[in-house]
Parts: sequence; C-alpha cells; structure tokens
Amino acid sequence: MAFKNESLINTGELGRAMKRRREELGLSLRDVADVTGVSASTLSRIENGTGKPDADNIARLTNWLDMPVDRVLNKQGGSDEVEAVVYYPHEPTPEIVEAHLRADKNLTPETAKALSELFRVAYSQFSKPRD
Amino acid sequence: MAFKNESLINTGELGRAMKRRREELGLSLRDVADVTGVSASTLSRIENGTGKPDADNIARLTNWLDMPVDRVLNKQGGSDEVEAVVYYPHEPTPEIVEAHLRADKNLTPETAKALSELFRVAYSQFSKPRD
DNA sequence: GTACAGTGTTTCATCGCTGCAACACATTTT
DNA sequence: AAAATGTGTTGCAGCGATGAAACACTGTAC
Repeated sequence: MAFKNESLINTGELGRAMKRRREELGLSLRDVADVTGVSASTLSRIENGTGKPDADNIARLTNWLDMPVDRVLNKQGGSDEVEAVVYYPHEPTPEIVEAHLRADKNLTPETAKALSELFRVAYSQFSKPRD
Repeated sequence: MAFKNESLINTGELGRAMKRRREELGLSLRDVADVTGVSASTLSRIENGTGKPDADNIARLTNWLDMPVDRVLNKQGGSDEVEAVVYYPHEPTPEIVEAHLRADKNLTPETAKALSELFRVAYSQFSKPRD
C-alpha cells in the first residue's frame, strides 16, 4: 500500500490546470474567485502549489474546470504519467463565451454584454432538441 | 452555480459506505485505520457524519472502498439549474444593443453596424412574442 | 506629474479537521 | 469474581487551510 504519509492530492496538476484555464479566459484571480466561490488568496496559493486545498475547494475548482476529480485526488497513488492533458468542456457554453468577452479589454462592458446575450439566445435555440 | 456556502462534500454517502463495507468485512475501526492510514477517531466521526473529512482522507477512503471520488465530491453542485450570467437592466432590444454598439469607441462603425444587424436578425428570429 | 484602478502576493486571526489518549462499555480470559 | 482485551466515542492541543485586508507593483486616466 502506498505510503500513508505522502499526500494523495496532486496539487501541481490542479494548480497548472487552474492557471492555464484562467489565462486562457483572460480572467483575474478575483474574477475566478467570484465565479467559483474560492477566495483569490487561496487561488493564488493553489496556482503556486503552496499547501493543500481542502475538499470543498477541490470540488469547486474541478467543477469549474470541468475536470475529473480523480485527476487531482489520486486514486491509489496512481501513475503520474499523464502530464498536460487539455480537456475542453464539451462545448462553448454561454458562461465560457461570456467570460471571454468580458475579458476582452477592447470591448466595452456593454458590447461584451450584448455579444454575450446574443450568443446566449442563439445557444438556447441551437441546443434545444430538434422537434 | 450552486450556492457557494453549501458544502460539496457528500459526507452521508461516504459515512454510510464506510460503515457498510467495514461491517461487511467484520473489521473494527482500528483495523480500518491500520489499513487506510486514517485514524480510528476520524473514521468514527466520518461514519457518524460529523464534520467534513479533508481531501487526503477522502482520497484514502474512496480508494479503499474502490469507490469513485465524484460520488463523494459532488460535481455539478447538486442542482444543475443554470443561473443567469448576463444581466440586462432592460430587455435587450435591438435598439438598445445597437445604441451600445454604436457608442463603443473601439468598434468601427462598420463593425458596430454589422453586429447590430446580426443581433437584430437573431432577435427577430428567436425572440418569442411577449406573454 | 499625481491619482486611480487593477493585478498577484502575503500577513494574519479564525476556524475546524486531525490524531493521540483517555474514556465508558462490552466481551472474554483467568 | 477481577482482570484483560476489544469496541466505539470524545476531550483536547496542534496544525494547517481559509478569506479579508493590506501589500507592492503596474498600467491607465486626468
């Protein structure tokens, strides 16, 4: 059995995934904090691999990342073979699109909202089951 | 996203699974403690649903149970009701959107017009008659 | 220039999970 | 009978994760 002293939390994986996703979306730590409910200070520590996040925060972040939890909570001290796996959420949800738009410094908030709304309307139509 | 205050850890599920498995095998808390590396006192508290286990212990126990972690760390935060991301003070009529776009100094007039047009088309296509 | 708003980082006090050890109770052993 | 062993539970100090607020820094506005 794996050593009982060693942690089963893959902090590195989570931290890198968080930083990558956040920068992909052009969001600040406080933006992510608002969305996920995890404070910016904790997010900073996670991205830098300091300490071990508690279960609730791991759940919140993997949830936001749309990432399997078992990639962070190592089952059976598993193999650390898989490095940079880019999972992209199923499809661009209105939330993701809105984040991108809001992060675009070249757009006014109003424009960002307009485009978000536009996408949301289209999305709600396109994603409906075909009649 | 679900309320940020409520925990995403399914303590009940974990506790019951632990107790059931342990009794199935006829083991004492200290037996399980020896195998899993989680102290008997903590195991007792988990089986009784007191408090929230930390990430490491959840990993150890789901690992021992051969149980998917996401059974304990709720993905999708319980209720999957989509909460609104874009808030408009008023209904986003094409007129309002166009005004916003035209006021955006970062957009060329042509772009603003194109986006207005696009939104107007989408709006007439998708928006339902007022109830 | 001087403010100002935004960024990530980092004190710092609070909070609660953890494990040891003691506990109360039951069962077995002598 | 008492003593010993085993059970789950719990008091308690230590430790570490957390988030608000202050920090240092940058870029922007005025």
